[in-house]
Amino acid sequence: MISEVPPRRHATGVAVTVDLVIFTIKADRLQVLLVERGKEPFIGRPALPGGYVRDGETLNETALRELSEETGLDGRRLHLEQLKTYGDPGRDPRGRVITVAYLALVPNLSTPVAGTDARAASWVPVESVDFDDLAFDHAVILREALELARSHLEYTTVAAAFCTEPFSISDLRRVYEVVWGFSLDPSNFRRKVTGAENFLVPTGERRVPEIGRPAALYRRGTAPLLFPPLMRSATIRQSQI
Amino acid sequence: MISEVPPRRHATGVAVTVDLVIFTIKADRLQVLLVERGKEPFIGRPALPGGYVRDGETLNETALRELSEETGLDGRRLHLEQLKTYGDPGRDPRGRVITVAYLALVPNLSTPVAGTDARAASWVPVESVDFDDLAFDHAVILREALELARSHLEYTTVAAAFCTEPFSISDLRRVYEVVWGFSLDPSNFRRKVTGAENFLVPTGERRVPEIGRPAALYRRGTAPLLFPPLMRSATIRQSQI
DNA sequence: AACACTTATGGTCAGGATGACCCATAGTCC
DNA sequence: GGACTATGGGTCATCCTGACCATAAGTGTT
Repeated sequence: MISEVPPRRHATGVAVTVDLVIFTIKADRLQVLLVERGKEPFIGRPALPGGYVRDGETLNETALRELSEETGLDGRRLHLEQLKTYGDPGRDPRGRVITVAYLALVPNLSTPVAGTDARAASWVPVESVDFDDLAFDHAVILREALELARSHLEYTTVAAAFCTEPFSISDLRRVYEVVWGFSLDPSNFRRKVTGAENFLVPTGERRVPEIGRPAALYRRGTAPLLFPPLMRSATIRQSQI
Repeated sequence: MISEVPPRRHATGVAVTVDLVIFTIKADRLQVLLVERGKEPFIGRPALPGGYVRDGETLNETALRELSEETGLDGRRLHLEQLKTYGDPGRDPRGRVITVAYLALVPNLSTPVAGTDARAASWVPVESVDFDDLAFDHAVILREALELARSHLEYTTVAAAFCTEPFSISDLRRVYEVVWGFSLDPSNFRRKVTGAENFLVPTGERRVPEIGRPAALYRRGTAPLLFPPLMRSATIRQSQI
């Protein structure tokens, strides 16, 4: 519903951008894709990748386009989800810029950052990110994205979005351990995820590792939700907030 | 991060609005505040209340201002939360209008709709809403707001936002029953919510009803999250999606 | 006063889910 | 073969849940 407020009271010259928090897991660590800003403001500072919404483009299309430009991934094998919109006046010194933040979870890419974009982009372990150095309000966005990702692992099957198919149950468990930051009992974890309907589809294949017993391999099932959920315990929740 | 895309490729003349999905519980039914549009497009059709973001205003401030204009409520005793942003081109025939949707849960107001706004606003039971008649893409927004509200009851303590303090456990249970659309076992519900830490604070008072045993009264506690969650069963979840 | 009626509150009990274990299995490496 | 390592399967006590039953504390009726 559009109100009858006089036009001059509206925010004028509003620009709308989409920023992306792209998480992946590399070297058993949760990493986020950061770019180095090539111009003012915040020149030289790390920032989340993003860009303006173009004419005729949905917000999702903008996000997918940016993601493709930065990582070379198409939208088929990844999880992309709107996080939140940030629009405080003053969050961008150039004027009123409202940004729709998206959260993307992508599997470990063989190509480091196969972007067509010329800007310097790199994966940074989340624990190594200097939040105070991030441009704009991206520290806030990244923190909220991290908490959303952590809680989504509890209730949904998105953890599998981090894995390249086919994957073993241990691969999946490592996703949880890396994102949550503590270890899970392998046996109980197996019981849980194999018991959930349509979470995992066994392929029948096995993967022989360098050491240890070969692991059965799975693909992602069709279930978007994990029920019952796989929850962090109450005490651990406390410590993470 | 702002890209180096030439300015003319940006969406031009973008307007940003905030739309509100305001839920309350009246007459044991979940109701949503709808306004009747006073001008084109969609003149005369029901729509969610909302308005343009003004200069110097945060998105939250816009939402609180609109909420106050429509209901007369101040922001202190209500739950206000960003839902999602909708920005498909063509969702508004006048041009590119991106709207940030908010979800508000308010207690039953004594004044019907004490808004300062002149537009016709009224509470409509959600089950009576003709979704196909709603202006813009408000049917989509309302549906997603409803699902968010339902799931938030599971994991958080927001249900108490529907109650005027002090309230009884049955008042709170009725919130769950009305929002979820099925009845809960009174005894099990009591065990659950009284067992949760800092959800309910007993006042020591009792309320003598017209019929039945007097009920102990409570106020909202400080806990934002409900742990362990109070979940809809798997079968009921299915039927609601 | 006794009783019916309604809602609030409290308790039981079986089944399911969970966390903490243990142990066998199936590979590699020495 | 034996050490090592990770997978996979199992047990068991405990907690949580859902389905019930029972009692409490009011009002209104007989």
